[in-house]
Amino acid sequence: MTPDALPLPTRCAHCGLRASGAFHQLAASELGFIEDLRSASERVPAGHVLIREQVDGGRLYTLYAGWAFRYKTLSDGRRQILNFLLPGDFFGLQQRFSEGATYGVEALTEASVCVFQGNRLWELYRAHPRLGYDLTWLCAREEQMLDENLLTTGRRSALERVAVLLIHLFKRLQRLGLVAEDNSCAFPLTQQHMADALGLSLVHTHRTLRRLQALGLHSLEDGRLVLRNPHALTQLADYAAQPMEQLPLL
Amino acid sequence: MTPDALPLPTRCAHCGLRASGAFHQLAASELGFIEDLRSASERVPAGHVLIREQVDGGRLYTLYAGWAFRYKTLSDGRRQILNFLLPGDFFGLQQRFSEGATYGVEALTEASVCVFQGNRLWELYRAHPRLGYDLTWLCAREEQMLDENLLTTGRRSALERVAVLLIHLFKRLQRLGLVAEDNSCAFPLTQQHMADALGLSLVHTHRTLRRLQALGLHSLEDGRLVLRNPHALTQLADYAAQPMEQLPLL
DNA sequence: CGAATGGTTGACGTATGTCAATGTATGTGG
DNA sequence: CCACATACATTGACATACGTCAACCATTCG
Repeated sequence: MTPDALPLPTRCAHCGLRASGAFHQLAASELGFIEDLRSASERVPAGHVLIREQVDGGRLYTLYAGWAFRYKTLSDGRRQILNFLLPGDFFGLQQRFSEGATYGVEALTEASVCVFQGNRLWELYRAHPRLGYDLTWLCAREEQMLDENLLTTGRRSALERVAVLLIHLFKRLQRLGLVAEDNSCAFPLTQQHMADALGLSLVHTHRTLRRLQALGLHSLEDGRLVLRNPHALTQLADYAAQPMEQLPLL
Repeated sequence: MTPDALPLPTRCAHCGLRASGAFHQLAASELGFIEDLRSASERVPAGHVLIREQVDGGRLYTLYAGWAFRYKTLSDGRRQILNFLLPGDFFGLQQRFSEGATYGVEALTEASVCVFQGNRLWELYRAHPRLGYDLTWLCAREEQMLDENLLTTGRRSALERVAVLLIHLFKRLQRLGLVAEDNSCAFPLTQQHMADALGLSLVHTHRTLRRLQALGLHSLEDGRLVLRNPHALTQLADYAAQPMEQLPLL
């Protein structure tokens, strides 16, 4: 069941992600610093917990390949998925600024990550202000996504919520060049993941998904998502697309 | 109806906020840079819109006195308040990294702000890495708050939501030294603000508020909030308090 | 073969939303 | 000083979107 091998991190100068063209170019000295900052690269199976809530590893990560998600749980087990992580996404920063991780991170699919030494973060700002600037950018960007998710769970109907989720992930994959010619993309989320991300119950998520499908707006089978009518979907969700610019990458 | 005057920004070296002890100390050179970066200070009435959705002013702000909030709206008028801003909070950063503000900011009470030149942001990172580091910290901190709000709107019941809102604002005010001996603090939100922040309807927010009050957990009258039983409230909300450390301040 | 995982469906309960009216301050212009 | 408007809190009656419970099915895997 592994037709294509999971991409693994290489030396930063030959980084496969950077080669995709979706990210900013960096100077050689900056690349060198990043490579030196990187303490390891890891390959983890689906379901693996990279950051455990309450526990502070202090490590920083860039997701290199695969999918993951950030989440929080209440003491009785209710779970909220905060956002999904795609290749190039940076995480672990918040724990540097507080004691104990305030959220968990779990691999959604088999995934590979670059691991950085969190205790040298300050050195990064001093030695390479450009990278510090990029980090802030990434942080602000993630905050934008959270703003959108908050609007979604707080004010959108179930139908709108599901629509937003589909479009948003689709757009993000598109930016990474991971959408095929026929408007299809990989989609490894279970309905439980969607429910936890949208603040809905599993059953209602399922029904809403089928309702959307019946409207001919998308199809979702065999782990692949196809947007049959992106425009109508965007309209229904009242979704504001973000420009497709290059992003920073650590 | 203005018994006490609204504090106004002064020269950074004599900043009243910094004098409160709630924030990090900075070196003289850093203070000088900030003062130079500041293009103005403004005083605005309650209800004034500091950042309008979709419109990009490109300016950066620190709230100096009073309350404000960030929000997003859907095209049919539904509004979600993303988070509340208290003195010392920095905002406007996200618009530097995207075209057009993706959220609005409105003054909740009469307020005063420091305004900074957004186009010199990169210079800040180069000349004063420490300030860049602080900015990232502030950004990560706000993201933590959004994570919490997302958990709240996504997975907490109405009673829990209201409880979290009260505790959280109380704790933040406490950090700023704005809570009186008798566990009371200013509380200028209308029920509509609370509803929009919590993803509830106005009517249900009102009923939930009264239910909490009937349980003897708080009282709320004449613009002041009193926590009658902080412990029980925290328990009910399943709220994880953040440590009371000093924060960065730009 | 049985266990586990994820999807599907129906019946039913309820937390929350909607509508609409009333009350109470506070402000304002004549 | 009155007439009126506005903002916000309050309350009751009623509607519904969504949650819960409990099955059953399909696929995969050991």
